[in-house]
Amino acid sequence: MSTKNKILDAAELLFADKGFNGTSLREITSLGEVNLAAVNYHFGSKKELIKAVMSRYMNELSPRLESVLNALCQEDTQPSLIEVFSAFIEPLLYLNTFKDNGTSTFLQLLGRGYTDSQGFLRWFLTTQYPEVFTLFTQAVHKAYPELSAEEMFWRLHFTMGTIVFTMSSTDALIGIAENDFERQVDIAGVIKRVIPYVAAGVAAPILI
Amino acid sequence: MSTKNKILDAAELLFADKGFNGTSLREITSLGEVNLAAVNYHFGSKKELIKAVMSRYMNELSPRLESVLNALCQEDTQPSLIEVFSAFIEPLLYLNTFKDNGTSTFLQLLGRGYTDSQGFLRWFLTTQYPEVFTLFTQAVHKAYPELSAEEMFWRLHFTMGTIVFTMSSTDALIGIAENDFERQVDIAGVIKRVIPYVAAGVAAPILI
DNA sequence: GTCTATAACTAGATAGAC
DNA sequence: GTCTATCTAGTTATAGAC
Repeated sequence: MSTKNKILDAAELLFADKGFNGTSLREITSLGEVNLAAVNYHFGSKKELIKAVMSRYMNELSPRLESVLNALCQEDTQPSLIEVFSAFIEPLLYLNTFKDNGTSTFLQLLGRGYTDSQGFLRWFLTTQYPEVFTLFTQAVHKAYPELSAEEMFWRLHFTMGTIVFTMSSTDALIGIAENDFERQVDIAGVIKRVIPYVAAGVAAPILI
Repeated sequence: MSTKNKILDAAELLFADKGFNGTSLREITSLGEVNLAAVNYHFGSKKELIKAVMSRYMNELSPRLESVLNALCQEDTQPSLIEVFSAFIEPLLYLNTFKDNGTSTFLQLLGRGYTDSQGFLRWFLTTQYPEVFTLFTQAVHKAYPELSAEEMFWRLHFTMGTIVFTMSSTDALIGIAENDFERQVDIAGVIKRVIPYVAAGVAAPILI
């Protein structure tokens, strides 16, 4: 395995667990068993390393997401909100075949990126991968045309919050659930539980 | 104004904006216009300062929350989920009279605490203020008795995520909304929008 | 490409004068 | 209680040998 990949693999685990601010280059190079200077040689800076970690996932995810969302938007029949949100399942779970615990790691990274570093990652994603956001909004509009653009804006952000926050604490939540309810849960189980929740939230009666 | 309060006021603003990890004691004492050494003199450590910032809000909030939730639990009639979540509005908005932008600041701090510092704040709140959590669960159960304990666990965490994440990026969201929809929104407006969303999510059809 | 060594800086915490 | 000065340990980043 190349030094570059060793760094990426170590970085994504630590970033997901402790956040971007909370992880030092020393921890990354130590876990990856490479030299400290290698990060700056291969990536230039910590900020570029963060982008590279996210890009490795987004480059797998975004074409698959665009494909399923495009299909939904082009269908003649009106999709349900459950169908729209369920469209994310297969592309997200694909990350597990691409990498061990890939789905969970990616979603945790997403959560970190939205709260750490004052929105830098939000800017990076919306500017680098805008098609996904556009298609998603279109699909939701098709499923629920009565929802005004303003109300949709708020509800999609609430949804983003639910997903991102849940995933950034998935490990802890799964641990508690297994302890309290003696039930095995995995990331797919969490995703299947959260979809009815967010679909119902987006479909809620409109505030007068 | 006392040095102690100058530090608390400066700290809560910076913590809410940049997170606990992302804020240095030097930034705090500089904004508060007090000496660097004063933090350790008055609070002992940065960790204790974080607790003190949160406690100042929780000590105002928790008795009010306990009171309204208790009232709901003791009523003879079954409350709706909207009523249960709406019970939070008055105590949360009270923080605005207690301090300028208090509601927004507190909710942002809560959001930070759940993602920064690997769950230390979650531990602090659940161990220091357990009654609020217990009463809230009881109230939700009364409003929706068919929901199993396990399903409730997940949905309440999704709800927590929605609230906390939304609030930790409220300022950015309110700015975007005002730009895109030419509509003034304040923290009370966001709270009133999020309640139907989370109430519908918790009330969603149960997964088979 | 990979290493050591170190520069340049920032962090939290504290000793001790006043 | 408040200050200056400083300690120790951490950070990112880089220069230069191999």
